[in-house]
Amino acid sequence: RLIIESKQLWDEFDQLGTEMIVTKAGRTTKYAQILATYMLMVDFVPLDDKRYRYAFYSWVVAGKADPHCPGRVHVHPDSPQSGASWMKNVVSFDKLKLTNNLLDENGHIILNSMHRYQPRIHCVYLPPPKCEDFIIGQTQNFRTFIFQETKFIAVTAYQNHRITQLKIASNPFAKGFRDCDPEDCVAEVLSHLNSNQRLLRSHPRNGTSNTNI
Amino acid sequence: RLIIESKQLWDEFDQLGTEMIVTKAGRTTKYAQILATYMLMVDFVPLDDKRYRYAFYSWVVAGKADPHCPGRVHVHPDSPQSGASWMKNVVSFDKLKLTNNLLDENGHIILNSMHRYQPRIHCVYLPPPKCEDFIIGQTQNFRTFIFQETKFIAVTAYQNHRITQLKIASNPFAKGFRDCDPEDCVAEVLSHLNSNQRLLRSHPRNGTSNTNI
DNA sequence: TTCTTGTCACCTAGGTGTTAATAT
DNA sequence: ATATTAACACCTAGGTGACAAGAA
Repeated sequence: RLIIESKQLWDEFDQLGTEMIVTKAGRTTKYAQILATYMLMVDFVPLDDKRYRYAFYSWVVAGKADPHCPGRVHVHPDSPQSGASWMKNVVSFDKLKLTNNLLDENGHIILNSMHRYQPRIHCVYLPPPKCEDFIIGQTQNFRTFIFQETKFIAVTAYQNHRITQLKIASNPFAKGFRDCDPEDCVAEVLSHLNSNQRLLRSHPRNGTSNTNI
Repeated sequence: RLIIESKQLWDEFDQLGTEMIVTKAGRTTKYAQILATYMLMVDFVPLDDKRYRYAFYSWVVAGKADPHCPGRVHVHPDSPQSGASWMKNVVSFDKLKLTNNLLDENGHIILNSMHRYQPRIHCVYLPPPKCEDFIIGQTQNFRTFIFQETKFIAVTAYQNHRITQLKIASNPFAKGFRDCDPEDCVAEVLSHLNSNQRLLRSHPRNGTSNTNI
């Protein structure tokens, strides 16, 4: 069983139309889950065959999709691991990086900017080292999880200003951009408390306040 | 084949009598090697059955050793990995932490302060997943490497002031303690250049100047 | 006395959006 | 025009020895 972390926050982004930055060097995203099996991977599938552009404050189709790179798979670096170990902590894919560099040699996920993608999480059961499983090779038990609210458009710079604001509000590394004038500060803190409580209610085990998305 | 990284630096420490800090939370050390096989581990064996103290500027025996904890093994987090992958980079054990907390539950290496230890590196060949190897269980090929110059005394605070100075000079995280008065600065830089060249000569692939030991 | 602990300022390392410059 | 890049200030996260206080 798989549960998404910070579903409310994902939903907020999703309602605005989530965007994910891609760079030549590779930028990180962060998903977090709990699960009950042996090996975890993520990949990204195109949501449609279209190319988009942001005009007049909304995303509009701008022609057919560019050719997609063969999809790479990101294996969670803690794999393989026992189900108990996976369950012990909130699993985070914070080593996963997205790039628009078609020639990337760092093993990052290659995406086309201005195209829509759906992340998928694959849970692979690795059989114990008994002969038949390896030789016959039929014991590979997959299971794929898709959280619809994690779909996004790859961009090289944010287009929707409200997405930018939500990132700044929810990502601790962007704390430097939260404007906290002596006047607004109290209101700021209060609204943060609110959103934090919302997150905590949905996932009580996470003690820290902010999530990287 | 295994080669030690920054042998000259290790030798300098060794001549002074290397000390390694242990804390309740765990402190890191850093070894670095090249090798040619599949899985890497480190452990620490007591060098003798004695307890030491630092008096009159030297280490003297101060009785019989305290009882040693059963030795834990630190498995390199990149394990298992192909020989080619290991060879590609300088291997660094910078996740290894030493602690004097007998009740440690973080998987750190437990050592007794004021006791002498010798680190050992074990290279384990993992057979391909064919039945007989696993079932008969006879294919485990070990190979152990010991670098005599990496032996040390575990301490909770440095005793030999020259060890402290060498740490400050060679560990980038301690750069804040390098005194660089406008006057001494040039001499400082020059002496660093010297030692760096010494390191580089012994290991030309390492481009950065300082090593964590 | 001797050894250990906890806190601190000072670093490294790297993740953020911003911004101006550049590419297409 | 539109999309991308590269340098930047500002953060998080965590590794250093110094130092004072505490423990044995």
